[in-house]
Amino acid sequence: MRIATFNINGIKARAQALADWLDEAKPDVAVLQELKSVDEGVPREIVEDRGYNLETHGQKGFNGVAILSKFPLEDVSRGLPGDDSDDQARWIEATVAGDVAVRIAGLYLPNGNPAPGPKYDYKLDWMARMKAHAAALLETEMPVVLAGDYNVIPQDEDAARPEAWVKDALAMPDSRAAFRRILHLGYTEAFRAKVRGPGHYSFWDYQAGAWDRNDGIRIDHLLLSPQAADRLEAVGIDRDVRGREKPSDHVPVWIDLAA
DNA sequence: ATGGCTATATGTTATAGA
Repeated sequence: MRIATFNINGIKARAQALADWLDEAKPDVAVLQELKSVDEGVPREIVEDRGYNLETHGQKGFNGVAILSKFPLEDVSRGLPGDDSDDQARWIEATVAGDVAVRIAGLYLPNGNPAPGPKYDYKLDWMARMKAHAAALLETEMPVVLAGDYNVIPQDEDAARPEAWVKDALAMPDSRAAFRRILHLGYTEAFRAKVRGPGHYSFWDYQAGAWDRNDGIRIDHLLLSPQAADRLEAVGIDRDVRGREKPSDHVPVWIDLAA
């Protein structure tokens, strides 16, 4: 089963790019972030015409997440538990009923800039809530995949110019520590289970020729419960997507799990 | 970098992103 995560930065603006990527990458399951659309504005036919089931959790203007699957989607839930006052659309979760049932969450973790400040506080609070929920998911003993835009550069090797991110919420020590706390529950970061070394990125800024200079960062991740990690066969980053017409600033990251 | 670009809604400017 191939599972991908893709921050598409506007599903309406990216309808053609999404269609082209689905046609060639053919993921079984994908989670999308930054729909920047309410549910009613999502061009569902792009996805459904290709044989996918689709569940969305949209929001006006920004945020918005979705999960699409060639297998049935069951027990769908929207929103990260733990704070009823949080109405930002950053979490969607469903059970993918394939050969093996997998619980998959699609997440869009807050950016947190400027740091310090209220947005950074929101990021760290959100990550603490995510940790609590991630722990609860482990107790199900299902294969669990937490996939999305984490807005965390885990290590300096995950940035082309780590010195540029020292005071940024994506790489601040507290952000990295909160990310590690989730890993320490028993999750495996899929990409680093398979690939070592620098030079692997999932985001390049639109500004300042970042793509042309390969000035990227790796912030889109898939975290696997032990039951999922034991099935991990392959990982990849669809880097070439960034060089196409009217691209998102992120590219898809994917894993293959054994059936 | 004092944000160089992009998408959206609040729309001929502001907000958010990272």
